[in-house]
Parts: sequence; structure tokens; C-alpha cells
Amino acid sequence: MPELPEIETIRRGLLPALKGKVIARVDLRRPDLRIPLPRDLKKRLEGVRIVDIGRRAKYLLIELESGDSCVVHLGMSGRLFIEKDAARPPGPHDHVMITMDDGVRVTLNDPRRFGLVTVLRKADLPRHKLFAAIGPEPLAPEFGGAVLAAALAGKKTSIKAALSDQRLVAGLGNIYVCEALFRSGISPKRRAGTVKGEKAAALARAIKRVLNEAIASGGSSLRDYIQPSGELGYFQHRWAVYDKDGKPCPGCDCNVAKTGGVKRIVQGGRSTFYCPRRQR
DNA sequence: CTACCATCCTGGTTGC
DNA sequence: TGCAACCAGGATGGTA
Repeated sequence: MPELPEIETIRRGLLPALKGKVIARVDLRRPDLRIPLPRDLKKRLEGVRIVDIGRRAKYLLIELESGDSCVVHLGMSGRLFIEKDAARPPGPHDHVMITMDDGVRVTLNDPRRFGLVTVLRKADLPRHKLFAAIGPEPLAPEFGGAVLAAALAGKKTSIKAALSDQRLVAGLGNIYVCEALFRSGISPKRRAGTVKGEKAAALARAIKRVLNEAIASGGSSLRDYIQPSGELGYFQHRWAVYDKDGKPCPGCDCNVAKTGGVKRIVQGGRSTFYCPRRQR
């Protein structure tokens, strides 16, 4: 599942390949993604130069010289591929293919079609429905205990659900929420509003650390962030608790047969993984 | 306003 | 071995 670090890694991988290039051709193969592709998408992209690539939460923002931004979200199963040319015939779930003036092609592949591609005026992004309610970027310098505690204040829901809510903090998904809570020793079941003061500061630090480490792992393990297949943004990372149900928690020297190790529970219909001994 | 739940989708895994 | 049932979860819209 692509979360903030994967999108950031994709951004860094795309930037050198796309910045300054002119989009030569856009092929739309399936219009029915999470929101329908805009009818004028092709017209607004073709012949236009890419000036930068940004990111907000889990959204990739391909910024164009025209003042438009092409907005890409990968949903749950979306992947981006980059290829030196457009020789490969389109495969299943290749929904949008964008070819540059130098022949480089970027393909959005998304089997579940929870992703989206649209184009908006860059100046309108902050007020647009997709972005207006999104919370603070956790890697921004100003994000810390105070900002986090303010977002959580008064929330009766679990800290797990709160951190997964894009309106409170941007970019976290199931995996990084579990990992950040583990690192800060906070139970996923704890009421969000009770995380304040030094606890909130520790959680904010854990969030930054887990995201930065994942981004660094993506950057260091793959040349230019691009796998041999041309896929961008994915990398092998060792989770402490995510998907480790029944495995020993890396912080406990406990006997799994006795303690049960990492525990899986369901919150809001989603799996949560945590260590009941270290997380309170 | 908050909290909670169902829904969208399909590849991969599990169970019989 | 084959097939059906189940599971994964980001975002959103509806309900209480």
C-alpha cells in the first residue's frame, strides 16, 4: 500500500526523468478510476512542459508550465512504471500512459482502480475538495509534539484511527501508523485525546523517524529509486510489528510461546499490529 | 460536530 | 487439483 514514503520515493525517482521534459502523448486506456478521468486531461497535458514534481500527503503533483498540476493518487494497488521508450505493449491495468518528448514513458497501473488521475489549476489546489481538509505534513519542520497534540485534542477515537485520518495528519496509512505507535510505546487502543505533552512529542518524533527511514531505505537500496522492471517507489523494508502477528516483538526478549508475541487486532475494519507489553 | 460503518475493486491466499 | 470464499485497505459518503 503506497503511503507517504512510497509517494515521496516515487517523486524523487520521477523528478530527474521528467523535469523540463515536454509531454508528447497521453494515452488513456480506462477512464473509470476512483473519479473519472477529466475529459480534457489529454488536451491539458499534451505539448506542455513539466516544471516540477511535488507531493501533498499521498498525492503526487506533476506541475506544468501552463499552471496546471496533474494530480495522481495510487489508492491501494496503484503503481508507476518508468521506461526508456514506449516499446512495450500496454498490459492489463495500464490505465494511463504518458510519453515524453524524449521517448521516456510513465505508466499508471492500478488493478483495483482506487487510484485517481486528474488535472487542476495549481493555484486552486489548497482550496480543492481533495486537499482542503488534509492535515499537516508530518515531515515539515514545524510538525512536532505541539502540532500533533493540537490535532488530537478532544478526539475520543483511538490513536490508531486518529493517525490514519488524513484530516489530522497527512500521509500515514495502516503500516506506518502501526510502526510509529510501536516505536513510541503507545497502545493503538489509547484514546487519541490523551496523547499530549511528552507523549505527543515522542509520537511526533517516531512518525518522522519511521517515515524518514523508509524514504532513506528506498533511496539507498535502489539505484535512482527505480527497479529493473521500471517500477518506482517500492522497496523492501523490515517492519517491527506490521504483519508480524505471533512473531517476537523486536523490543522484547520474551518467549513467544508464553506471551504470544506481536498481536493483531481489528480497529475500524482494519488490522492493527502491536506489542501489548511495550505499548500502553 | 463526532464516531462509526459500508462501499468501491481485484489479485493473492486460504480452506474444503 | 479446482473452485469458492475470504482478505487486504485509502478515501468517501451515509447514518446515528
